[in-house]
Amino acid sequence: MEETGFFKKVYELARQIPFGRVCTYGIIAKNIGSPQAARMVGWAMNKSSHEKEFVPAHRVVNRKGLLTGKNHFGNTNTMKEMLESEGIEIIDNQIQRFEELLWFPEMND
DNA sequence: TTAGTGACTGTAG
DNA sequence: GCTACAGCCACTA
Repeated sequence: MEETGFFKKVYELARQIPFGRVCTYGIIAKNIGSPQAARMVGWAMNKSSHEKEFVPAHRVVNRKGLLTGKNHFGNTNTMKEMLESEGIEIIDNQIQRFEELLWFPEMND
């Protein structure tokens, strides 16, 4: 099964997220061209585990910086562990200094 | 084919 | 600050 244009763009953007940085579903969706389709970004992240290439889905959170997708990593602690291993501090499922760690595709870095 | 659902977000009250 | 509604695209039954 091949990715549609939408999913493909989501994956490409997600893979551009630098180490130790995070992004939101809305930002990704907006860069794709459908800011209101942020739900699909989450869906794409879910499917990303099916992808052969690694997709840093753990670096994608909702606009509040909450790890809303942790349940889809198998273990609810996996997402947090991965982020912490990148130097990101998390308290109560929320990323600390979220605004500082937030990365935008337009930064391209 | 149709209907329901989903890791969300912005706007309005 | 909160709740409620609509919109977006793809997938599954």
